[in-house]
Amino acid sequence: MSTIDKALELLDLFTEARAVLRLSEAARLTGRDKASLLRYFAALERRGFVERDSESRGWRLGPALVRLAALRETTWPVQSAARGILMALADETGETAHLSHFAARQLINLAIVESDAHPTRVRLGLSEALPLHATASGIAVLSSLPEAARRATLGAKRGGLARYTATTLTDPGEVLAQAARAQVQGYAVVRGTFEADVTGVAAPVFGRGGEVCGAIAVAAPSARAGTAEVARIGQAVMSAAVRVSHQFGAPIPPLRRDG
Amino acid sequence: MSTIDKALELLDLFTEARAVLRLSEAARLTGRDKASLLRYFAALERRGFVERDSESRGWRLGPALVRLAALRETTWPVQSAARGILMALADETGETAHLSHFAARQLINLAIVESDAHPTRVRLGLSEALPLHATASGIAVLSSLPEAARRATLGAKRGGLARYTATTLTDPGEVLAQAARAQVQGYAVVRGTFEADVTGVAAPVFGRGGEVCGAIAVAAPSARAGTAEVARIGQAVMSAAVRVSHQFGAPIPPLRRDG
DNA sequence: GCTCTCGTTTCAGATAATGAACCCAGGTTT
DNA sequence: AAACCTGGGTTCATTATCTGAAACGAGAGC
Repeated sequence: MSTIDKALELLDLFTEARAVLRLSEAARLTGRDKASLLRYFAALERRGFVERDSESRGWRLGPALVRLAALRETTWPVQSAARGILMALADETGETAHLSHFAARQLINLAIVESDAHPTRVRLGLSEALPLHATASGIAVLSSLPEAARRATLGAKRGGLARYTATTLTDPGEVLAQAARAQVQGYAVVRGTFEADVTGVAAPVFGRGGEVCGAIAVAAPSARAGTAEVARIGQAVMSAAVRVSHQFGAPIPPLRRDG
Repeated sequence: MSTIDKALELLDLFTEARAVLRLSEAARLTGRDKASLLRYFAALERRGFVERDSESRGWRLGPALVRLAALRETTWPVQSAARGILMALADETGETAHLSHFAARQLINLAIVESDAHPTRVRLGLSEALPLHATASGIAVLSSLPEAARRATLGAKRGGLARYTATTLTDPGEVLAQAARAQVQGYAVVRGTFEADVTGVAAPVFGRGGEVCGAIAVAAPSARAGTAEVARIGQAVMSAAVRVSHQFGAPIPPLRRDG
């Protein structure tokens, strides 16, 4: 593994629950020597990717990330471009709509729009990568990957896939079957596999070269997501996915069959 | 220079004018060999920091930056915490208020609030690092650094400091003199040195350990920024800076003298 | 006072990085 | 049609950077 990979992997250790990372803790989490980690942190700090917290002597994410993220949005305005489509989708379904990007075997939320249609709504954040096997967006992306890529993406996990709720599928075979069903149907549906009592419905989004590059999804409290409602949302996310794909410069989208 | 430093320096090459970076161009800009640069880009791409543009075969900033920036704001909510103070400052002065963070010898905008008080206003972005010598925020930061650190921060530039407008100071001695005046006055003032016809007024912001960690500033069209108005804004940014510093956990702020 | 944990430094040996040279492809010029 | 130019990509002998075990100092807890 390259030195650059080792250094950047440190940034993936930060989570909402782990806002500050200390040296010895990073050593335990990564299995690397403290001397090496200190050099990685020093380089990241020189470039503003992390900054030292004087009180805890640990590091937290730094300001260069804020600047570069703003620059990315300025020069590749996915969030603002998709916002109109997401608002329309949120209005139409009365639920939370979001767009995720698939890269580096990760699914990352890019934009989220909540609906005011109900007093309760699903809250989503931009901060955490989404698991492919446990989310509707992930299943939607898997459904549009070639078979070999699906296996490669899931199959590397030792000890089964991560469990998030009691209903999370942890067997790769079951997830692949679910992806196959989504491929036929044109959209993916998951119920409480990532967050309890939340149903997700998602369709894949395609890029300029026709490759799947993300997904557009609606998340609703399961109490509001009966079979008829899910079918209705499914149609809406497929339509929205076509529009987002066109915005990304996708050619004629792959043919879809109604569920 | 470490390999990590070399790789991360590539990310600093991206600007609003240079949204996509191609291999040979990066080689020209950095003086490094294409083989090395290709390895750096590959590592950055694996981790989602850049993504390949299929049409131009260059790279652009990637989605991991969006996720990590969102995570930083979630766990270190500077933007939202400062927004109240910035809104009050924008309302009080009728101009654009912004907060910048000083790290890794760079000044990076963290939060910006514009005022609706006038039909014209100064537009600012989050995307670009600000030059220390040509902005009010930069001069404010310099004014609170020890003398040796001021020289070290400015003096490394060969061939003089960068010129942005006809009135930009490019001689380090002149910039240091300006910083000394700002130290006495408690706030910095620049007129058209970074953007033509824009006057900036800024005060330094301090962190938990008492160290200068940024600045809070107001930017106004110079036509609205006469001497009396600038003095009034100066008092307002000093007050706001004290409040932001307290929010950052700063101890008793350094004593200020009225200008 | 002793023990434990954390962060930091050192440096001989190891490994990943380096970049000159070469190749291929596409476009432009002669 | 041939030559030239530019850009992207690969190779591998050489070298610069990386590695991490060991040691140390500091602070906290018992």
